Amino acid sequence: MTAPNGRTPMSQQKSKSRHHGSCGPIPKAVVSRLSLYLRELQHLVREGHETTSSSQLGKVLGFSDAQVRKDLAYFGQFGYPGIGYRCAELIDAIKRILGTHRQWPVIIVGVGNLGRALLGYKGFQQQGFRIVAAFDVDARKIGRRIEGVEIFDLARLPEIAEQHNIKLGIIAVPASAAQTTAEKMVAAGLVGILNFAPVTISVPPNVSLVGVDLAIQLEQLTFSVINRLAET
Amino acid sequence: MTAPNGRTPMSQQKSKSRHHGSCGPIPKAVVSRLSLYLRELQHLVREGHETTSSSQLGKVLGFSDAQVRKDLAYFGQFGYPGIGYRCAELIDAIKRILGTHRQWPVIIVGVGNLGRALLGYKGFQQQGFRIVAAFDVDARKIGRRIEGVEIFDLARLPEIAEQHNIKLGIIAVPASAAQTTAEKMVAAGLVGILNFAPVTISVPPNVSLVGVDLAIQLEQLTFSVINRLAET
DNA sequence: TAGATTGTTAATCGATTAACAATC
DNA sequence: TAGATTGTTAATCGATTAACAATC
Repeated sequence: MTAPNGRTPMSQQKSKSRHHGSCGPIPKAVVSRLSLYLRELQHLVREGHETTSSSQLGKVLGFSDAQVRKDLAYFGQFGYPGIGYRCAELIDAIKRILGTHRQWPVIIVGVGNLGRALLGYKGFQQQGFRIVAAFDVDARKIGRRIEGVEIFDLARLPEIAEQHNIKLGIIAVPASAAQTTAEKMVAAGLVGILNFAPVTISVPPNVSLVGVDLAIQLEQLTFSVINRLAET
Repeated sequence: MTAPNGRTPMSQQKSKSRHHGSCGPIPKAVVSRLSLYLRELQHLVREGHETTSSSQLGKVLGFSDAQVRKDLAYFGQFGYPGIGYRCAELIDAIKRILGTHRQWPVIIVGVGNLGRALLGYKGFQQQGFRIVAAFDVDARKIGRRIEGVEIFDLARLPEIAEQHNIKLGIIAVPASAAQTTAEKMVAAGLVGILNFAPVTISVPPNVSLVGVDLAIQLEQLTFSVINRLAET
């Protein structure tokens, strides 16, 4: 809780009065780097580091030191001139910014290959997420438990979502069912959806959507590979 | 093979002589949108559309029509003024650009929860990827087959990679093993790595790396959700 | 003190958008 | 022809980088 010199970061009064340095909405790219900083900071702590610097973080992640400082400055003053950043303190700050300092209950719809893998994925818990229920339409799966998580009939989504005050949901159904699944999630009061189905879905403007298409990631790789070969 | 009017796109001579309109390297963001265009075009074809337009593609995907045209113009002239783009033709062109018009053999290292799901993921095959071998260090898994793919001892990676002329590999091992896995892949001649381990890994400059961190995707969602609530 | 490193400003760079002649 | 839509240029917008006074 105490900084290296026994005080709080820089001019604390100022830091607290203004919520963040720049105005306007935070660029999406900044937020995605924030998650990378967090992950790297947690790694550094496991390796025994007490403090780090913008140049160290930048070097590992492939960003410039200026960019690291600028990104963090959107949200406040977290560093100590001449010293750097205190890892534990910055982890705490970034978690607060991302909203993962508290635990989020999450539900998942679709218990196929991918859904099962996500149910068992340890990384979610480690970052503050807990899958509290799974849903499917296949009668043979309903009632079973996987990784300690019960599989419910999709029809019970509204009921269970309300019961646990669920805000976040993961779509792991086939592409053909993704849009209707999203609509059911929205109807059940969810406001954030992580979509693994390889299809574009649309949600109301008050709902956040993040899409992850695994095949697209491989496509990005092939493009980069063939163009690298072409250069040399 | 023939365009709507029986001819090839616009001034074909020009289109063929210059490889792409703008100079310098292609922005990464453009390439990732290219994959989204491809996915949407394939969807449109399944729905029976023959042609589409930059404004239709843009509307569905949330981009401006100008951006769609600009992105495509990096690589050549694919459209017909007054008509739009012929879906089948544009699909073909984008696949060629991304390098997925031919099939890529892929290997995967790590047959845990996530690795097994990826082995069974149909989306890879559909986009031109084929997982030809899996690797693990767990003796109980070695020799087994999952989804028709044999699991080999990781020690045999160089041998099998050479045999199948493998360029692409997927890392699905725990974070602690990711860096050494990457190094073994590079030593085995792979030049593109898709990393699902939640850790930053480093590879030589002649190797391409794409990282997917599932927990980070959820973090992006929580940020967006809490800041949306804050606005209103 | 000298050395290290921050937060922040101004300058640079790149990406998106608007507009429009050319085309079908 | 009139309407639709492209490819491309110029203008706008936003994001990254370089530089540096302030700080420890």
